[in-house]
Amino acid sequence: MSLQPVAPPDDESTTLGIEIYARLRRDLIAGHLKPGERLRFRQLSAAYGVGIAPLREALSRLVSDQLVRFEGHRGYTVAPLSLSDLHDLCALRTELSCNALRRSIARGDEDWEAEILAALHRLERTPLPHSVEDRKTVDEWEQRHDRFHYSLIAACDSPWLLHFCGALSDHFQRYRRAVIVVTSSSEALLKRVREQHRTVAEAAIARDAERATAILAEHFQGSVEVVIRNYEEVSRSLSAGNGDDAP
Amino acid sequence: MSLQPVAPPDDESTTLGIEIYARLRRDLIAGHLKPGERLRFRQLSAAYGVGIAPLREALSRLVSDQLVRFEGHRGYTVAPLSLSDLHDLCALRTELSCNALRRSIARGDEDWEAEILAALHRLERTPLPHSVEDRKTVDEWEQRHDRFHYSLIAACDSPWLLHFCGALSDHFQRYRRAVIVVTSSSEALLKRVREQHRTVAEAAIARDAERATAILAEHFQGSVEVVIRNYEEVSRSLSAGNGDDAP
DNA sequence: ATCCATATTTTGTTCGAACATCCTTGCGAT
DNA sequence: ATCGCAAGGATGTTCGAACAAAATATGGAT
Repeated sequence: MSLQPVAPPDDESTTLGIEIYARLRRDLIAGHLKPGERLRFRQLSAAYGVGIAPLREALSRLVSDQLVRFEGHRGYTVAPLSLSDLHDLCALRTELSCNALRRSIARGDEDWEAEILAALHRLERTPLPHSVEDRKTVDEWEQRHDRFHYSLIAACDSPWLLHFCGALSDHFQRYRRAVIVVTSSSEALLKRVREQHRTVAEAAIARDAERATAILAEHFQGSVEVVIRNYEEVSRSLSAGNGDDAP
Repeated sequence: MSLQPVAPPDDESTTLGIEIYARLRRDLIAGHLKPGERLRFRQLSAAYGVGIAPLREALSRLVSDQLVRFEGHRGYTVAPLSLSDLHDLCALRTELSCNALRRSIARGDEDWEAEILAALHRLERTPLPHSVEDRKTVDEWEQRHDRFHYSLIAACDSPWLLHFCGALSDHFQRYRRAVIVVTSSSEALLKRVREQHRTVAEAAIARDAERATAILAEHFQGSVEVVIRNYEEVSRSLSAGNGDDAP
């Protein structure tokens, strides 16, 4: 087996449009761009150092990703957050992820098992950020967390299901990161979450579908409750009527 | 209070980008643009009578819709069809649609019932096209068929689920229309399909979730089988290796 | 002071041209 | 004859400017 060709420094065959799409997507999910915020071309152009053409391309894709909204002649805005969307999102995510996990358990091979253990290990070795200010640590943790959850369902053998789970996961992350200011809110909670990660991995590899899906559902339910609790608090505190939750 | 401003003839606040997106989407789903086909800008620009800027915008969105593929510096192509994708698509569509139908039955009100009956009536009154050449009739039938199936699940109260069902439905339509040359292949089949439409509507309105989902699943299963049978035939006949089914 | 109409500015939209990359063609060497 | 390389053409990408629509500011009348 050969090593990587020394260095893939800048991806060949990439375009500005692709790059800016990825960067905007990251910033959207990370909450760096605030929900409801207008995305003005000149402003973005200056901030990201690209022209308008690639920007339009990226924003168009993000519309179909449901991460930004578009109104003709009135420009693009960051997709708002709303409690009803959060509920919908989470319910479906639980259902689809459990479905995918079930399939994964039925079809996964040794590589799948190995990947789960690897992802879990990496996640557990990542320090939890103490505040949202510590952007680098948050990014790292979120990435590994995502990767762990992805590894669980990766063997479900359904690209469409994976795609939908990914979309829902991305959107949920938006809520989580918009809302959670301190992760160390409760030492007990953190311990429980870590325990759930470990147990769901264990059950999955033991091919115990019932147990694995039950724990996963419980894990999601727990996250949702925390997010919803914080969401209500946060939206109360900045009740400046930011066009949230509206019809 | 004033009346509507006489007439909303052409949608206000529309842009070329939006329009061309809708047109391309239609043509993609209808199979007017063939799977694997390269989408050259100059060609499209001439065919649709718009500049490159709106085209790029539309194509970008269609990438996120999974209807076209994009490779940096190598342009856009119509997303290919493949047997494995078809299987994946159909399995998930059945699952999600039945799920949505179940929720709809639990939450639907009288308007939901009325809409189902209206959509069913319109569908039954639409003549079946005798060949794919009769584009207008095919379009009309497909639209009403879609609308009927949408009406069944419309009350599921989950925008995300509806969105996913819609995406899967659109993609399945692509296969159906690419593959079915004559609908009048079997008089018995047609009769059965019509019967299924009628029965699923009836069961839904009677709030018999078990029966409704069973029939809907059966209905999908039947369509899938027809499409797959034709798919194999069609791809055998034009086995010029059109980059199908690849990894 | 408020309201409405108009002027101005800001912002989004579209086009055409310049630029970069990829693909094909044609030539020459092995 | 085949392979590799170079030149040319085709195609995708990006930018800047012209255009159009919307939002904002201005000024006058009630």
